[in-house]
Amino acid sequence: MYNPKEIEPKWQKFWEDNRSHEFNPESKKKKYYCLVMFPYPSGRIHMGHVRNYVIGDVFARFYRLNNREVFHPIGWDSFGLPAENAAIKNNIHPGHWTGENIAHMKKQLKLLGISYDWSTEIATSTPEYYRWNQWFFLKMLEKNLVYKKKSEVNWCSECSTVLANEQVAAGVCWRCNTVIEKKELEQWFIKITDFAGDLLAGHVELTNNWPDEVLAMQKYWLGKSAGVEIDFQIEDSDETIKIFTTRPDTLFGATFVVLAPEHPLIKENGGQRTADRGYIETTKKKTAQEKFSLEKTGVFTGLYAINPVNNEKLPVWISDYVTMDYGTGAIMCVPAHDHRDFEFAKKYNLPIRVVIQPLSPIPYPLSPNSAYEGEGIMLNSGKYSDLDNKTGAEKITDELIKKGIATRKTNWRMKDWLISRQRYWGTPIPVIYCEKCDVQPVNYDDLPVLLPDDATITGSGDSPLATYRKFVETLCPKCGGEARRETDTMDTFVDSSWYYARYCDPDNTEFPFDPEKTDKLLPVDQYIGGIEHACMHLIYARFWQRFMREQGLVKDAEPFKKLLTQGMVTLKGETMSKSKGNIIEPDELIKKYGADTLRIFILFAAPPEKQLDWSESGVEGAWRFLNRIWRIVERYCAAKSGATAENQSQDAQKLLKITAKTIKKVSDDIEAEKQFNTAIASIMEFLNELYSYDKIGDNASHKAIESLLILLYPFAPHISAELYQKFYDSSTMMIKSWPEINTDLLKDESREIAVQINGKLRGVITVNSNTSKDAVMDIIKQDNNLLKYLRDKQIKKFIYVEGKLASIVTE
RNA sequence: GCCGGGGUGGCGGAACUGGCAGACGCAAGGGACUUAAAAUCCCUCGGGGGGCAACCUCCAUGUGGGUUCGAUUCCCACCCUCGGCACCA
Repeated sequence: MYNPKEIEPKWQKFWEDNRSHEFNPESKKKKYYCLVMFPYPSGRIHMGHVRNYVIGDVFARFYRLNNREVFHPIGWDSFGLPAENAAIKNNIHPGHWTGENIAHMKKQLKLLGISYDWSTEIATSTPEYYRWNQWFFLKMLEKNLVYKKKSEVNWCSECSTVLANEQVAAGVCWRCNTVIEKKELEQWFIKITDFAGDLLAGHVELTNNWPDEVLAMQKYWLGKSAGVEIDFQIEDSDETIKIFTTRPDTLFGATFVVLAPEHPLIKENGGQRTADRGYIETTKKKTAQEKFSLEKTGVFTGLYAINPVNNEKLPVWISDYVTMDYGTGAIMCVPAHDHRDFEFAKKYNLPIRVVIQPLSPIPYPLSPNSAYEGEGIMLNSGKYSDLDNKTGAEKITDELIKKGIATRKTNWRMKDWLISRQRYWGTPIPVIYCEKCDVQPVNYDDLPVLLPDDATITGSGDSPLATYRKFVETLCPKCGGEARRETDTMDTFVDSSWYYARYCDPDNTEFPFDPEKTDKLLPVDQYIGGIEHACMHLIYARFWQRFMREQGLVKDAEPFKKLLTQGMVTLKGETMSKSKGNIIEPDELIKKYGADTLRIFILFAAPPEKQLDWSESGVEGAWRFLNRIWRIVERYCAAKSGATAENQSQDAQKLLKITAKTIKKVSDDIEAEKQFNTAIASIMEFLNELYSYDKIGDNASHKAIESLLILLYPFAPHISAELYQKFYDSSTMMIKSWPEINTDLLKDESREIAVQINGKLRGVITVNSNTSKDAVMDIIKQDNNLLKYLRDKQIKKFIYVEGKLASIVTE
């Protein structure tokens, strides 16, 4: 009887006692670093985690059997807001809450039988870890990659902290969906924009190894945009407005100019001019969400700008559809060829002038009812008329540059990473403010700046640390005078930006890690995690890796060679989350069926990248499958002593062939296709073959069952290990390597050929694989069933695809 | 609106490079074993029509066209759906 309750704890203990899954740095084998995105210790493991970690474990166990030294670490992304909120609510320390959660989740993880190397476990909320966040911060400060700036930032009142640009989606907080407010605050930023071009360039290396979807999202996020900055003179003034455009070819179609409400020209002149203070005031109050859902509004300033190509007077407007934080905060508006300008021009009755003629349809109306944004031939453009717009754009740009009023410019959509957080449960930012010496970095020797255990956390207002005098009051590292500490903490995405490197050397007290160790382990060969991190964690980590490379700490630019983004596990279409209270935990299923059944079930239900809506129908099938495996092995063990060694019979040959084919299919599915559902399906087919094999116990079935158990091992390791032991009547762990494929057996000497006549399938014939085209025709002609379609007909065409199909076309 | 992924039986999903659509599993129905149940084993299972029957035949991969001896797969147009982005000039 298959009893997972007995065998699963047995093998989990065996692996732990024997340290079976610890990475051996002395090994001569090629390394394989398999990494899953480490969990936030929210309290419970849910099915999304299970899917993620089981996928990782398939790779880890597969490559271990394929002669690779596998590194498969795990840890905890343990700083963050939920711990702090729980702490406030229950009046306990966030560290306490986090610690309990880790303990519980660890227990749950272990029940799944994932082959982690627990010897390198890390938790980011420990000083041993976060001191290196501080260390990196100081290194970046030295390189001017970290700076403090007063600017308008995203504020979430619910989380009571600022957020990075990446953490605001559609104007609401990524975590709690609260509408984001704008606040003017002085905050710390990391200059990731310095690396924008390099991050985009890295896509070449990642293509085919990362999902296209993720690369597309990142590309959009980076948002490269090459254009021109052009100076427009203000009429009757020495002042100029610098505008940014990607379409200099449409300059002759410009009919007005729009400035962002925060544009400096407005700030300076706003008092006297028509520039409506009221308008600026009301736009300031709009939330990000209101801004993008509302109709465009604007106000005329009374100013005119001179179009440098034709000296036309263009009215200057203010509107909040132009933002100060992109380009120059000023645009030239060509309503005929930009849908936003078009909308604005229609509303305020501004002229629309067509200057690009599409190639089709011709003719294009001179007062169109929508903007044409495509390519075409220029018109109404002075001496540039009749040029194609690309050539025209070049010529106009060159001429303006020659005049000294334009420069080529590449803008990026991505902004610098705002890392300050007004919260407690995070890494303290290691700087000190001194009245005399201004901002001073903490000395490296004084790291870590410890997060005090006994600060009061209220969750309202400013940074909790600010009210804690023992923390705030300190001495200036430069002059020794009285000074105060920075009380903001770091975004927790800092923690996860380099953890994959810390795993390689988790106990290092001198450096974040020893490059000698990371050189042997990095880059990560296979990374597995949710797609929701496409534009946050996966960009930050790629940036961090580049910084570490500049510091000489790592060799490669890209941290994650291959990425698999597993689909979400949802419940009735909704993501599982603690706040929604719709979390399905694995515990009950494990209790009832065992971890192996759960593993098979979750892998078999859908291909890994696809969203999986949770339903338990099908668990029984996985359970039946493992029971059938159990019984066939028992049947084999009972029969083997009496069986003949002969394996020349047709049935035996057939079984050996199927064995070879299944090994190939499962290997390809894991390695190349990453399709575990079909891998399991082919193991099921293989098992069905074994059930219909009537000489169980002979040599062929010996080979088949041995292979079956190893093929099953990455998916359902406990039962495989147990049965393998029974199979060899041994007392030790026996599965050591993946089965070899006998390639001779993959070749078929006879093939089934589909016969199509006039495009319809009319029959199937069996031929030898080396049968010639003519011989195939002869066979068809001898087949009465097929002949009836050919009688009295002229054969016009005959196509033979070797080993697959014959197609006949008649008159 | 823009970018990306999808649309195949009652359900989850298969299908190499354009070559027998529906693998594998779930659910369902029928049968065997059993005093009975569970478990197990066997059979049927996209739809319509025909035949006593082994079978024959037509339709079918979101819709409409096209290319081809042959299209779930390629091309064009459209519909629906999921995910990402939020006026990026």
